Amino acid sequence: MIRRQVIDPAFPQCPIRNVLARIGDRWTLLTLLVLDAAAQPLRFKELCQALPDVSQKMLASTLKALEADGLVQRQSYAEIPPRVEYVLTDRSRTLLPLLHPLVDWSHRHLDDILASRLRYAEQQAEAAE
Amino acid sequence: MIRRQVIDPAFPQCPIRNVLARIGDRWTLLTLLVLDAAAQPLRFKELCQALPDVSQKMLASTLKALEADGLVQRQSYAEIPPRVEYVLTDRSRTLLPLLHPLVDWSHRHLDDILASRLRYAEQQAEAAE
DNA sequence: CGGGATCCATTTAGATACTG
DNA sequence: CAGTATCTAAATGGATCCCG
Repeated sequence: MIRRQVIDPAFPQCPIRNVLARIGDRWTLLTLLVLDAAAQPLRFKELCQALPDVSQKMLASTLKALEADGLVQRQSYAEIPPRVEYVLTDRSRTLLPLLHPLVDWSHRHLDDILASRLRYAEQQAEAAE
Repeated sequence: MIRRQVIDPAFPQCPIRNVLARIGDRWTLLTLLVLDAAAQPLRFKELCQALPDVSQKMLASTLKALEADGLVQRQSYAEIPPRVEYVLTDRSRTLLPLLHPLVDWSHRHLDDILASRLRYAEQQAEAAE
């Protein structure tokens, strides 16, 4: 028995598709965690440095998506040189406590999962002979 | 201050990249939830039907990735016609309780998030004039 | 400094047809 | 039934240059 309203992809406003798909993308979750760990507003450049291999383009589009969803707030100051800071919102602060257990789970199970992947790859290689 | 070991993408075995990136893809989480909701082994075809718009190709590769990570177990029976069933594992059963709050959160905040997106899009349209 | 615009390489997804 | 193979379309990611 499936809880269709919650997980049915045919349900026009399937929450999983609309919400989790976004935090599941490559940089969104990482960005939220960096802001959370910093516990203070961060500038574009600081975020860029905290995520060593994000490109400016991807960080910019990630931040725009987060801002559109009301998960970060963008504060721009009319200064020279310009300064823009990003902060978590009340909405994202209700989300982060749910994300931490997931991060911890990943951390705890990483070694086992990597071992499983290796074993699986070996089995596939054997079967191919 | 950033908990580097946990979230640093430069950390060679960054758990977020290795684990969460995978469950964050388009079908993985949905597949796990369907198996969880079913509470019984499901055949390939049943999964295909539970996820109305997944293609065979995507379901097959999703299941292979889940199997490689030890998050589902594949049981194939030597029958004619062939029968293959997929079940959750002990490992994924420790993960699912962490996923449910996330699904609930998405469900509760979906309307607000969609409204935020709309407002954001309108503001962008205005600014473009 | 904080991006936007553009171009290009790579990856990913889907449709269709086919097989053990 | 449970997939694989192949081809194509589309989305994603990165590099570079430019601007307020």
